[in-house]
Amino acid sequence: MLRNKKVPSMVKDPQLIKVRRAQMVKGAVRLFIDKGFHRTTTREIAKEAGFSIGTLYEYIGAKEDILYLVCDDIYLEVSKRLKKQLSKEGSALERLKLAIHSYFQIVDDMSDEVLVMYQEVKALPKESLQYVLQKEKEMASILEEIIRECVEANELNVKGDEVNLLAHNILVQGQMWTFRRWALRKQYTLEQYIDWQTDLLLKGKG
Amino acid sequence: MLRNKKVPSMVKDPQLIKVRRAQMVKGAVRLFIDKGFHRTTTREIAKEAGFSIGTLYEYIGAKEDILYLVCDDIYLEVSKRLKKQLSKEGSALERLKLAIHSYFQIVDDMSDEVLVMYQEVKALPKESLQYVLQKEKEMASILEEIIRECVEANELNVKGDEVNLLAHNILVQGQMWTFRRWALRKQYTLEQYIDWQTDLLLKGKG
Amino acid sequence: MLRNKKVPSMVKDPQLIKVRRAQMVKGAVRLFIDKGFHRTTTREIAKEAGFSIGTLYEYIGAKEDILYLVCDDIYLEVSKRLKKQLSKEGSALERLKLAIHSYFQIVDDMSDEVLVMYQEVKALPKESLQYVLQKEKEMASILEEIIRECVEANELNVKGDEVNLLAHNILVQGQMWTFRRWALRKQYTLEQYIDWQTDLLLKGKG
Amino acid sequence: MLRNKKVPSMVKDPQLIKVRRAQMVKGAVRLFIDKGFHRTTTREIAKEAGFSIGTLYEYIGAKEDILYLVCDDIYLEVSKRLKKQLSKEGSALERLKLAIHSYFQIVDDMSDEVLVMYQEVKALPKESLQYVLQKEKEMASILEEIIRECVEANELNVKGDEVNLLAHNILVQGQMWTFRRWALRKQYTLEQYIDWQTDLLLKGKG
DNA sequence: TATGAATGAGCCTTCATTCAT
DNA sequence: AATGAATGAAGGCTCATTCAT
Repeated sequence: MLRNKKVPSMVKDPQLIKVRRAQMVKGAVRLFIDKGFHRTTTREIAKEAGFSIGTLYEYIGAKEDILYLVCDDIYLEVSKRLKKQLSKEGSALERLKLAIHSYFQIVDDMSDEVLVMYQEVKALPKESLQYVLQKEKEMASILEEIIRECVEANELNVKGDEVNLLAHNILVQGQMWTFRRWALRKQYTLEQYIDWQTDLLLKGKG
Repeated sequence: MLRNKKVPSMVKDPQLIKVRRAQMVKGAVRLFIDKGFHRTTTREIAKEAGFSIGTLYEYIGAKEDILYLVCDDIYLEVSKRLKKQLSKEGSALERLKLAIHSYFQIVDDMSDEVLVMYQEVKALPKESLQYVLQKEKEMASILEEIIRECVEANELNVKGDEVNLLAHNILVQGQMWTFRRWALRKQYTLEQYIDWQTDLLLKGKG
Repeated sequence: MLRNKKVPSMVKDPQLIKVRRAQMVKGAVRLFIDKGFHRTTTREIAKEAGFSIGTLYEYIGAKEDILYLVCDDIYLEVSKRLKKQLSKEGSALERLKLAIHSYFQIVDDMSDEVLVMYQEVKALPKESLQYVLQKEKEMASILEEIIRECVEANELNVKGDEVNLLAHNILVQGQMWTFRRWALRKQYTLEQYIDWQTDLLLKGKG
Repeated sequence: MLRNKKVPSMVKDPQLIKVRRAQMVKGAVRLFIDKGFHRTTTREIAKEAGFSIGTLYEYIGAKEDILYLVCDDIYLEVSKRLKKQLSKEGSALERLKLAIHSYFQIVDDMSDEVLVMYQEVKALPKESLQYVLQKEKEMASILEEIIRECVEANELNVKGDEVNLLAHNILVQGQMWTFRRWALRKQYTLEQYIDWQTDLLLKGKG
């Protein structure tokens, strides 16, 4: 399985690297939300992170590494939160509904971050892009597994090769809540949106 | 209703403006597909379009205008094609299914263009963005109307305020076919994808 | 035979390229004499040449190209001058002596330029270096030919494979006048230096 | 007479200074040979020397000091070796020939070092340059003295003020073997080169 | 109208040097 | 004495935009 991409650093202390990169990512996300990756300068990121441009480059090899770090971080956060919310109890279908609900809530909560990620990934160099897509596949797998459990428990009627598709639909509809917010938030609350999409996704499949 | 944004030009002859901008957009799309908006230079666009950088700036005010023109053009093309395909005959539900089918096919056919547009709109200056979002709303309206006809004909069971949501879902799932092609095209043909999504969108709503 | 390296330019008019590059080289030589290649910035060169940094990069691809242009120019000037001075009359030996005399005088006259060239060539990228060494070989050939004529005329006693070595010695002793000027100019006039070296080079070979 | 330049150090123990600087010089020479002074970073030198960048700056005041130390070291090595080879026996002329032979052999053996030195001295700050030129003068003196002995012994016919010039010629022709190696080594062995140059230098002067 | 040379602000990145530990 | 993280001035280069022809 594809592991994380190794971002080069001149600094040896791994703990320090972790701390500084966290500062960096935090600052970068704020800026990327505002102006996008390309319009944000490395100096701005350094300043926002609270250190000098020289220090910034002690912890990365190139500007694109920051974008990778940001994407990586957001995925990590999303899946960490999602895994924490996943229930071990209840019927498979109940667990799937909960997963959807949790995922949509997380996406709503991290709206800016998720939006940034989906808008900027394409700026990643090819190799990094692979790593990030891998994360997306892992997210899908989490849902696929629960869906498969529903199928096995006869709670959902989805053909084998469509499990994957359903998982993607869930993910996309979650993201849709962020990148269509200009249209959706005016008319629906998150809860309404969740209910409706859940219905749509699962009703016909009972 | 929001009309088109006025892109400044030093040239008077409207016919000439049209011709030159068409060349420009054609060249720009090819380049944006390849390298994205930010990595494409105005010089490259001029060259690809077949004229000089000086001439380019006779027909636009700034680089961003090109992006606007490109987005505008793609929307125009998509809706032109879609409208051409819309049927006046058959039941409302049949017409909706056809609309979905047509839309998905158009999106598949214009895959690169659609992808570019969704990835780059955010680079538009706020004002232009409004104009482009307006186009998206118009696209939605087309679908909404047909959906409403289905509801009126009792062929579909969707509550009033959910019509809009359903329309957005259709649009997003069409786009999904482009920006998730790395995952989807490996497993499904376009027809399979259309069938499945149509089912999902409409089955539970019968 | 190795032709000149092609230095890239965004400008089309070849005449203009010639003019601008001449300005560039002139300014660069002055600066390189003063501070060497590495300590001279592209901005300084542009300023000295009388145009902006942007314009500078319309006529070259990278800073190293300027160094190449400078070396190329100096060689061209030296060999142009030398060829102009070469006599067609007199005995072969007289013509060789004249050639030596001319070469030393040219080197003295272009002292700064020659010094810069020999101190900075090593900063050239490998490929460019080949082109410049080629020029040096051409300089040597000019002398070799005259030496060979001396041998054929029985005016000089040099074995076949040593013709080349003698030519190199002449070149190096000419350059020595520049890079050892801190020691030589204090004690000898150019004429004295020429006489003595000529004697040394040719006396034992009569 | 000009003594050695004082390179500043924060460390007191002179023995330790000696050791560290030796490590430093050794590493630096290797790197300078490869990439030249300007393209070599202080960090690289520290690493190659086996200690940290902080430690490096405990033993020098600035990067240029390293270059000075390197040049100084190379001169020291060359003259140490040369002095060791000088004979006290035989005729003056024999001793001169031996000196030339030895010098050329040393230069051949330390080819890289000598080349680096002559290519980089100009990067030294003015003051340091003086110290290094002084070393070159001392090298010349060694030869001058032997030449003078030849003259006194009537084994060589050189006018008083030309002794110095002859010494310089010897030195330059030795160096020529390094900085023209691209041309010379293809055609001559070191021994051939020595024989030929010795002949040239001394034949006409017998 | 069309051209393309000129401009310079601004970007990413490097690296000599410092200093707290 | 030794370390190495932090600094920021400075460098090479790009590219959107202008304007004289």
